[in-house]
Amino acid sequence: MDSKDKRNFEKGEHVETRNAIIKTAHDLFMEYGYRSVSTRQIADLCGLTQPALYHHFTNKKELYIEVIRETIFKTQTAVQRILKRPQSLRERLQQYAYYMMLNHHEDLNQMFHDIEHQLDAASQAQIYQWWMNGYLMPVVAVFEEAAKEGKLQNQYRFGATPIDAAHFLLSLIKSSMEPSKFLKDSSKSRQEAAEEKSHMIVDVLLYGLS
Amino acid sequence: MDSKDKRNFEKGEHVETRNAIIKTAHDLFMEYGYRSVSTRQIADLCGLTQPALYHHFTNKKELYIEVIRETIFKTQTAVQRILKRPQSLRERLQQYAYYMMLNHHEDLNQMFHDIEHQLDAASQAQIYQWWMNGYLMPVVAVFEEAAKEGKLQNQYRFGATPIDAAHFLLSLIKSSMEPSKFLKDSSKSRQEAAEEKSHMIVDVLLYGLS
DNA sequence: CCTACCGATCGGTAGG
DNA sequence: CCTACCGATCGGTAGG
Repeated sequence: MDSKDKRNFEKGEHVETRNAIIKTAHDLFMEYGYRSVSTRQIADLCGLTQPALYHHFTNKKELYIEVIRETIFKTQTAVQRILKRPQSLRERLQQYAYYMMLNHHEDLNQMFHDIEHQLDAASQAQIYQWWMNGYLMPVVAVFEEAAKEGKLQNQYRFGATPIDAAHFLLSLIKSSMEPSKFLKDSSKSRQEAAEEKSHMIVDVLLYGLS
Repeated sequence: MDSKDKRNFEKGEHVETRNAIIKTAHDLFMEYGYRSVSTRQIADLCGLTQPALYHHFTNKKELYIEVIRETIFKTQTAVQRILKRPQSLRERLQQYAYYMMLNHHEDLNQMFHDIEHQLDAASQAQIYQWWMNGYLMPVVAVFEEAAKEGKLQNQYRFGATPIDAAHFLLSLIKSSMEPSKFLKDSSKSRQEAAEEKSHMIVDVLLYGLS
């Protein structure tokens, strides 16, 4: 190969290394939290020395922010596709909940806590902007559409806006993703459990318990 | 004072110091998380040197477990009193949600994450036992009672048990306690906001959005 | 309850 | 991308 091909090849390796770092950092940060994960842990799992990380990212916080950015944008793409399907409100919300349960783990609570306590105000504002566009607004739009079609007539009786509704749904999804320490139900696969839970959550939210 | 009085006095001071440590540690642990809080921070805020903490607690983890134990037991007492009042299901749940919103902050998610990742399995099991008795079962009992009286007829249609219902309620309460980064509503006091949110949550849970 | 101090680990830098 | 290393901070101990 000539020098041009060699450069491209090396650049490709550089990008692959960067992606490996982001994936490893994602898994560790989301499970253990920002402070509990050391740059040496990340580097070791990628087969690198710790100072090598600083060739790809200026510091630990920049790496963390990049992890969050990629996570939010990937989710946004998938979620918008699901919520635009020509199906009923109930079916779309169920599929949305199912997707979130399978593809996110218990990471959202941890992520928000870290953002609030480990990042500066400017980074927080930027991430909340990404979060609103990627996670919240697609769901809000679905509830607004349903409200216009008169399918959420109780909205004003309870004082619950479409934004509240989206928060409720995300809250129920988050709690369903927590490792259920109380009822270990190992008889079902992850997919089966997520499908069952997604149906239950949406039905409770739409129709109530009583 | 004779020597006996002096001993009692000194023992009283010892207890007061211990309580001050627990209160300070509670506030710091719940806000920033177990790993992010150093024993020196706790000691400084109590007017002590860091090694002095080890006169009251064998190590950082023992202190953390004691913080959790006292928190759960105090909540258990208050919650049981509220849920035994001779009022409707809706009213009792509203008052329960209101109490939790005012007296707990955003600490529960942080607490559970720390328990899972920073403590050994034996400590986890002990704390989950406390949690079930103190937090979950009183709410489960209320839903079971309502189910027997036929007030939750949709229970089997959705597959939602009283335990699920209690988890849903706690989940909605937890998310309502999160600092709402999205809708800063500083026009209302904490009490007013908690009252409004507790009503909204219980109504959505009982009657649904549509 | 203090002073003095320990080994371990952290995020990050220098220099190649 | 490596070796070598820095100052800061951590939880915990010794000894009084």
